[in-house]
Amino acid sequence: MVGIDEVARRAGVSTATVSRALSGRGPVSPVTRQRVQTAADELGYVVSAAASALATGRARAIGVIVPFLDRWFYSTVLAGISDGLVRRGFDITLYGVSAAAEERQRVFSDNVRRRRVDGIITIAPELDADEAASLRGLGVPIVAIAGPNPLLTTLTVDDLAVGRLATRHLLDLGHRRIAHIGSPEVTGSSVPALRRRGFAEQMDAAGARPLFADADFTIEGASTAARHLLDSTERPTAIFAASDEMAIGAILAAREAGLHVPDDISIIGVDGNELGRWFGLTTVDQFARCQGERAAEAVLAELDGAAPALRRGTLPFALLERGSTATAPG
Amino acid sequence: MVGIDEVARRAGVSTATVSRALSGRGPVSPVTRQRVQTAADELGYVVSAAASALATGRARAIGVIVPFLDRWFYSTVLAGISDGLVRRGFDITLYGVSAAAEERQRVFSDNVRRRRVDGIITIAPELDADEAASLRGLGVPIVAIAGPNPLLTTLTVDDLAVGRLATRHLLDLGHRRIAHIGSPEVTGSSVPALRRRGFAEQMDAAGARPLFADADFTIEGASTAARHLLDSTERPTAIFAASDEMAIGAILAAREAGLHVPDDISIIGVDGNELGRWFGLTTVDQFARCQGERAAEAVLAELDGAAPALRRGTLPFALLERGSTATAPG
DNA sequence: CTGTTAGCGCTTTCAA
DNA sequence: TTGAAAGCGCTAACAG
Repeated sequence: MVGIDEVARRAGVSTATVSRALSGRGPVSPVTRQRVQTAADELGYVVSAAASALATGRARAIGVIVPFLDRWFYSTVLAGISDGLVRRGFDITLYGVSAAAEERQRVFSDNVRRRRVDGIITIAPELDADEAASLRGLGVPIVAIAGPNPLLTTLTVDDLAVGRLATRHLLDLGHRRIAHIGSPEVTGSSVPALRRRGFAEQMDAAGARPLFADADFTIEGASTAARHLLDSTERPTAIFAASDEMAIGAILAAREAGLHVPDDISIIGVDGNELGRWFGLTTVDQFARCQGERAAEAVLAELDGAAPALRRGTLPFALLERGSTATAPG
Repeated sequence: MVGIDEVARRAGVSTATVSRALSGRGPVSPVTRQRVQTAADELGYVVSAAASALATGRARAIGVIVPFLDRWFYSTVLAGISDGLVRRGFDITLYGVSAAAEERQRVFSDNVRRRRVDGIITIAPELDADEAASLRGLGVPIVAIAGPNPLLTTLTVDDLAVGRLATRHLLDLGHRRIAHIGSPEVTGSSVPALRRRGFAEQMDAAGARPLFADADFTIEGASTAARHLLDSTERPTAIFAASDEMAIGAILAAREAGLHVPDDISIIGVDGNELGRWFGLTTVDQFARCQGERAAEAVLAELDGAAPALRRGTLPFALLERGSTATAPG
């Protein structure tokens, strides 16, 4: 591996000058800079991350903490983060923490603390107090996304408003008998609870009686839940599922029951999951990929000296009509 | 941030001893080790990745190159890699290279070359010759998975055999009129081409005439392709799709056409995509997550001094029957 | 078994 | 604008 002194020798300057020329920090005459650049290119020189990090105290890397790498939402956000960081020449150090408690513990007490990163983005891994404290103790910018985390400042979607928006859409189409498939959780500020409350509030405001069915955020779970709803004597004319996967489960259940979507029943989800496209699913898109990009921008901004407050913010969402909702029958 | 000398002072030993005690390398008396450990714990000391890397030449990190973070196969393999590496205390440095040519170029010419990693795992990002050479020039172990890459030694599934297995399964069920939905590519050693050839070979061997429909590996594309097949006068009694997503597309098309799966038509896919579960899809599972774990083991083994040959290997696959295939009708 | 002492490869004052 | 030199925080010989 070619080092900085080799470049210096070839360019006929000192290593200090090479460093200045290549990093862009400090004064270097244009002609010298050019000579150095040429020498570096010819030699294929690239600075050693370790040496540079040790000398400057900055690693040019951001740590990303993700609970489930193989779930749509997380991997999509991660893709956005990656885009946002690569653009600025930062590397990503990935910390998967789905694992067992002890492994998880190790990630927070060791891996994350090796000072390998200049900042951290964490995607809703339900950190406990110790873990959050451990992160804050790092003394680097931290941005949390997805799910208002009381322990950290957060970039988050207003899921109460999301729930209301989806519900209003159905109400506006004339539906009155609307069911929500989601979490049983009524209180608290978890994402599912907020979406549920948004639904309940909007229904109340419209003077309509809300129906509820609980499911576990999987296609299958929602499918079962939907089947019950469809079999009931008081069959809803519309379903608002708290995730696209669940909405798809509902669509599958409806089809199996011989119902036509959206003529017989309207179904709306939340997420903007690609999968919904193939089912013509109307949804409240939360632009997961953008969330990642925003998070990346936020950490980098703070590294550049922006006020920490900047990392607190709300993320956009929007109704995406694809045909699984229509005017209420009858 | 507390440093090694602070720990040394507190434990009443030299920094060298602290280093030895904490890293486990070199002789240290049990009692001293304990004292050091205690001091480190009390102080919350963790070695600096940069300093350690600079001094040892090892970063305790593996670079992972992934083309699409938000596609099922890649994110699932990544999850497996993460599991495999975390267990051994290695960090992952993630390089997403889906981006435009110039960004991609930068990843290979700069990011990857900062010597931040001790080894590299690359997931089938169709590297060109320059990129592969750039990786090899790093002088660290490289393991490629998914798709036989002629430029690198590879851990790969025998997709020819996969194609044969899926086809044989259908033939064994008595089907003769079987269609393959997949790539138009007949020659070459890409994954789709191999699966197709496996199908063709097996059909030939059985003296059955193969039918083909091309699709782009999306649900929608396959759905369209399947519709054509189902409308044709020579409707197949079984479909072998080259991916689970396409198989799902075929299932959806069949349902829309009023056909019952598997009574009217059998459908089999390849991948082991979770999604298939909800459709009762029979498939050839390629255990994506295990592929990641295997790759992780392979790089680490080579770091531990195992022969590079070890990284060449074949990955398992197996028929997973879930009900979308049945005896041929009639 | 432990301490002393050079570095690892770069960056950054400080002087020139 | 440039160079010399002192570290950044840790590890690994080498002595003891």
